[in-house]
Amino acid sequence: MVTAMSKYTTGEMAKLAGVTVRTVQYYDSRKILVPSELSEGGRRLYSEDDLKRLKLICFLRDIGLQINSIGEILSAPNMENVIGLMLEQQLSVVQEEIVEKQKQQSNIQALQRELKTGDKFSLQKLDVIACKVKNRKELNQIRGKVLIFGLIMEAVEIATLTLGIVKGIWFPFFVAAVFLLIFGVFLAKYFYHYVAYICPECYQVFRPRFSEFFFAAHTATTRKLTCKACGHKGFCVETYEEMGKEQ
Amino acid sequence: MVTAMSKYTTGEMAKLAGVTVRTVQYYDSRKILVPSELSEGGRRLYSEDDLKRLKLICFLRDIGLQINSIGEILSAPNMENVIGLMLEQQLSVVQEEIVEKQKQQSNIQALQRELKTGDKFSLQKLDVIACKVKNRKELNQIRGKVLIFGLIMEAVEIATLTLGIVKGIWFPFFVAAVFLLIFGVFLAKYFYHYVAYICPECYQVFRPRFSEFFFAAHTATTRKLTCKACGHKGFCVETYEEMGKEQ
DNA sequence: TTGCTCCTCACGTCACGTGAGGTGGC
DNA sequence: TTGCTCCTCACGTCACGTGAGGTGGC
Repeated sequence: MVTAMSKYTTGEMAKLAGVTVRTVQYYDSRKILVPSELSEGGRRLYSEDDLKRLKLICFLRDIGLQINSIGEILSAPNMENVIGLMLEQQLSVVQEEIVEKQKQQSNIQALQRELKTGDKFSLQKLDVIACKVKNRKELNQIRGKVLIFGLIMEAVEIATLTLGIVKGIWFPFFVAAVFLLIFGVFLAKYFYHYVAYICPECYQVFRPRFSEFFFAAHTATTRKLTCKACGHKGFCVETYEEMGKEQ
Repeated sequence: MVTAMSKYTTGEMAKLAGVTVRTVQYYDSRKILVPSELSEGGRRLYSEDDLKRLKLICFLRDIGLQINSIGEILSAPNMENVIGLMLEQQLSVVQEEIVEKQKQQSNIQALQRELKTGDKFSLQKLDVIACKVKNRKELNQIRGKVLIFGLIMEAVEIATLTLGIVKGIWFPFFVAAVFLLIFGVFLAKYFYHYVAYICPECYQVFRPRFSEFFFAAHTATTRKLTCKACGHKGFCVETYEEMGKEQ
């Protein structure tokens, strides 16, 4: 238990803390782990306390703190506040990093899915896919909003229709029908404002006329349109692109 | 739609892609975005395609790829394999980073909790806490194992006891009792092998004699022991420390 | 004496940021 | 002419890694 005044060399310290010799030397140069003694030959000699300090430094480093911060913590007189603040700050930094990494992850996975579907491959296609993946979130948001309003319209229509059938009161249904038709056009205009389409032939991004857009056959993610660049008519992939921010 | 042969300057490119001028220049020096033209004065002039390329570079950068990898992707002839492999690799890199960051997060939070409980603060205490936090996982694993075996023992005891009460067959109960007593000691020995205790007075980490450990009063995380360093008797905090790996 | 460890420069990493000092283009 | 932008060095960042060339300690 009572370890005598045995001194550790740089290599021993490194091994015991699971770091490299260079790291131990570096912490000396950064003044956060100065050896408590030097041999006549100029070699670093560390005490038991130094080893503890090194392990503490490694722990603080492993939670992501910078050398400067670690130095402040180790030398601060009123430590409670210092370390408290630093941990709070570091926590939010790490949490932001987690969110960022998760975004990266989902972007990579989306890109992988997109790459699997296509057959022929080119830089142009990669470009388009990247654009699609990047704007996926915004597009889904807009789609979500439109869907909600669409469902509300459905509900109103069903309710007034039911009223007509059950009670024979048809007046609300016709008023609603007219109202919803107008509202539907507005909703489509809103959606139109935020989307553009990618031609499956030439990969050009284009925006159809509103009338073509409004009456075109469509699926959840595509719409049957005529490409403005190559003239090809077919199902074009929907993508997010706010009007007036084309670049 | 048909943008004429308008050329972008470095600053325009930067603004349109949301990066700094320096970044655009840097991508030129790294040969991944060489301007398609130079003015007589030696200024970089970029085309529409160059802008697309820059945006693609930014996207690939944002999913965490390095400049070298981006360069390979942009110049590789058989791109499908190259990009596929890179994405796969990058995905696992990112996922590892997420796990690492999550560990950091939970370590910071555990450290925050520990710091709140104590009153007096010192480097020594921080050291001990750090050690505790670091070994929390291992300690919980050991505790979990011991708990499971403990529950099995409980179940056997209850079953044989029930058998005794209901059917009057007491033989299994006594056999089990003897067996479980022996097994219990082994279990305690196993647990003893992996834990040490921290004195609340002097923060020394010590290991009591097995007999004291075995019969001592204890809670989920502490045990009433006599400190080997300062002689203080009280509830000491349990920590993970495999026997023979004290350093 | 022979390995092994340790020492100090000093440069490399990575994706830029930040001046310095000079110029192009409206 | 005056701002504004752009140019090229060249050094700084961050926590070390990686030799080079020399030495201490068993």
